[in-house]
Amino acid sequence: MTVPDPAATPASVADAVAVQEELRSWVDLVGPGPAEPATVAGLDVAYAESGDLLAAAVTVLDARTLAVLDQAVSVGRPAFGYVPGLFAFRELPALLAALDRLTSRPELLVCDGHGFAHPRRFGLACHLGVVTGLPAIGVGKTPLIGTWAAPAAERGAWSALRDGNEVVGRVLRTRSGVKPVFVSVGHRMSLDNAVAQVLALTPRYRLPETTRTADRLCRDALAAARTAPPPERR
DNA sequence: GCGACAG
DNA sequence: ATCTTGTCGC
Repeated sequence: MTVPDPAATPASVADAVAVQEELRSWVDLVGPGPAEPATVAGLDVAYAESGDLLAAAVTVLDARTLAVLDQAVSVGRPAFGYVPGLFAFRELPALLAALDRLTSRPELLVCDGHGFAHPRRFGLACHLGVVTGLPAIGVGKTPLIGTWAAPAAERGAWSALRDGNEVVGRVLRTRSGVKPVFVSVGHRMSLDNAVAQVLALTPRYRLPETTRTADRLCRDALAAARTAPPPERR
């Protein structure tokens, strides 16, 4: 009764911060998580330029062949303003709705954004992990917090992402000579395993195949939604 | 006080 | 995130 609904949308920035402070204790940062998951899900969201419409997508891939086995989308409106550090509240409702529409249960969630590498150690990947109870990792394209040394140029090279003296994630080179990505633990995963899974999902491109397939799906869903708007409700 | 700031 | 043209390179 005293635990807030982890999927509810806060009424203010202060409330949102309080929710994160409370939910962070539910995060499992040890894992180690599945070494060879059968299925891995990618989650992403696309926004209309107007900023009042979004489409969330989840794709479930065969972890071995990287073929898409299942997918689902959800169109809606951003649930919260864009505030760095409170990003999860914006996309969470739509992403959860899409997850509910899957016909399968993925063994790992790969989120487009950070997990533990967050000001309060509770980024989107942690939030999704705690709410779903599934192992989750965060893969960000740009940093939110932390300092790091440039990893070597070869694919697989990495360096620690630190916030002060604390290691909050890794800066990982997924393609030789290409800008690295920022990997951090979301839930029920070790950092080592998170990096291993990301490398397994990036045989050719900088971003995980999971993110790429989800990105295409939500973009297509958004385009379709703009062409045929959902019925008015009131 | 001044920047920085996932998507 | 999204808006945008050409351009360098495998």
